[in-house]
Amino acid sequence: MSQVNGPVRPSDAGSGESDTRRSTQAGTAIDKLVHEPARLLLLACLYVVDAADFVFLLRQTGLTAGNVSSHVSKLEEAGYVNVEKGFVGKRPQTILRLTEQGRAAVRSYRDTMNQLLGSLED
Amino acid sequence: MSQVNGPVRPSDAGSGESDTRRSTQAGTAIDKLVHEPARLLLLACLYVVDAADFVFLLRQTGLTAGNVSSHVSKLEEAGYVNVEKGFVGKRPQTILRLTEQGRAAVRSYRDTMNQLLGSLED
DNA sequence: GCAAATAAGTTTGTAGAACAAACTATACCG
DNA sequence: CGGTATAGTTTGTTCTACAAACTTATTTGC
Repeated sequence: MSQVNGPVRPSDAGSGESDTRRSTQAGTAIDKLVHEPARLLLLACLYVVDAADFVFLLRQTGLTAGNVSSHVSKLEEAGYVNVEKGFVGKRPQTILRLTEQGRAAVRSYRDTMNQLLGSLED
Repeated sequence: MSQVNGPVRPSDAGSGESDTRRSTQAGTAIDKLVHEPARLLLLACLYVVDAADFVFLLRQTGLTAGNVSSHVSKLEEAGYVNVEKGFVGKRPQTILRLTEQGRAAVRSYRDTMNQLLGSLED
């Protein structure tokens, strides 16, 4: 467990390592946690509604329950979403909310991508 | 080798399959081949310069030679780039070029992402 | 002129994940 | 009760990105 899971850092042109040349990335780093399509969908939903239950996300994203569940877990572990488990009547209900950290990550991701995509004029 | 590698298709609300609910995605589909950060970098480079040799891409992206090589292979298999191997003096040189299909894929990806990200106002 | 470094790649091994399918647990329905 | 629906979680498999090791050829050093 030596590599934590923040955004992928660019390699600054510093001293040599591995292969003939240097490893990973450029520019301003893409957060893989946000980048993943399924998660991006979930995060985008949460970003605009700011609070949603499990079933809502299921419907909105069209993902399977299993996938929503595991992706939400990852986002929770990363501190990007807050999970609140309760009941509505007799049925369980899980409410998801973006943390401030999560919102920041999404904003940052959006900006990074906009920059990258901005360079691609027709 | 049963699953070809075009863009990930959204599940149209059609008849049931797997899990309690339905599987993958929403909206207009994200092409994973383009989406992958390393490849996105390569494609973005090629998109703007329209022709580049292996070493140039290496330098521009900061990726390792191994990664450039394998990613380029995938892009070639997908028909997104055209690979031309030759020599400059005595040294080998590989020239990469986006195919029209590749350019279209990048444009499409850009549009999809812009749409997705567009919904995320501060 | 032969070793060692450098250049331009490719191939291989492995660790990490995304996804689907199977499962748990409870509630309602007849 | 037996079956189906709801709300999730856990498990298993397959895929794949990345780094490291390997080619093959070419300069450069001595």
